[in-house]
Amino acid sequence: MSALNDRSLEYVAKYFKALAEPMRLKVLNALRDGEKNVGQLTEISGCTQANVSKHLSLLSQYDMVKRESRGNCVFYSIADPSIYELCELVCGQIAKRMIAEDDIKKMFIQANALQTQNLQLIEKKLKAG
Amino acid sequence: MSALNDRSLEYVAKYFKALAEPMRLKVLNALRDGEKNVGQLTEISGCTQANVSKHLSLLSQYDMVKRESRGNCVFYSIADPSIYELCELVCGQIAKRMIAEDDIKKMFIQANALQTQNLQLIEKKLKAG
DNA sequence: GCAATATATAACTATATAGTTATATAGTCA
DNA sequence: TGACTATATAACTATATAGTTATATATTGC
Repeated sequence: MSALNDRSLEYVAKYFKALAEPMRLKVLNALRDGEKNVGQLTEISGCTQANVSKHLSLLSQYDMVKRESRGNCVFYSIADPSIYELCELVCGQIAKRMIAEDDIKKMFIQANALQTQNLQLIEKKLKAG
Repeated sequence: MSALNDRSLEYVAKYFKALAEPMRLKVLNALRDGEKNVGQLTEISGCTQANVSKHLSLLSQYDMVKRESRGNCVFYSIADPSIYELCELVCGQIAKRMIAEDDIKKMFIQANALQTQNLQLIEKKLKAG
């Protein structure tokens, strides 16, 4: 494997790494429905403004978001439609599906617990009867 | 944004993180043309056997590779055709060319398709877990 | 210019993990 | 059984970075 190839792999890996942080996904997710300024993203993300700025700086570095300062604020938006597609999918579909599956899972756990209790009741009755 | 949603983002981020290391991409790349045992992957990757094992363990944990021990050796292969697609793209097309923004864009489009298929895996895991 | 607001950055801490060496575990064959 | 080979794991170091607080740097309006 050539050095150039290794360099390529490093490049690609870094790109993936940009998407490998929950907070950055959260920011990208928040930008799905249009541009937002840093203050808004800070509020949405629930962490400090400094942290959001750092993440935005990184995303900007990889041309994943577009930076535009208007007046006193800086607005960020999804820069690349394919990033947007990815964001749509990862932060939208998967999140929704995960939630759905999670709910089903919880349902089964509840049903399980219920059955356990029923078994205990039956046991009790058998012992009593 | 709800706690449940945060959990989803964390899950997705972890998935990306698995693909965010050059050495793991190298291993996946090496598996493009069929299964290989740990010794072979060690030689190809150029790092220690212990390190390769650790990376394989992680990839296996995310169902990206399949583990099969035959005799004295353990053979790994791409577990998920969508991972294979990604591997094809990321480690094949992109690595062959000089990196251009276009390639990265294509990568994300493919990653998009990959994630759709991965939903099935996530579903499986949640049901199993 | 000065105060107020919004964003970026510097410096630091804490944590995660890639990589290492040494060792344990498991399978093969004599 | 014991020697040999292949893989996994434990323990450790070094490094990268997420997050913090404090501060710097715009930009607006007075």
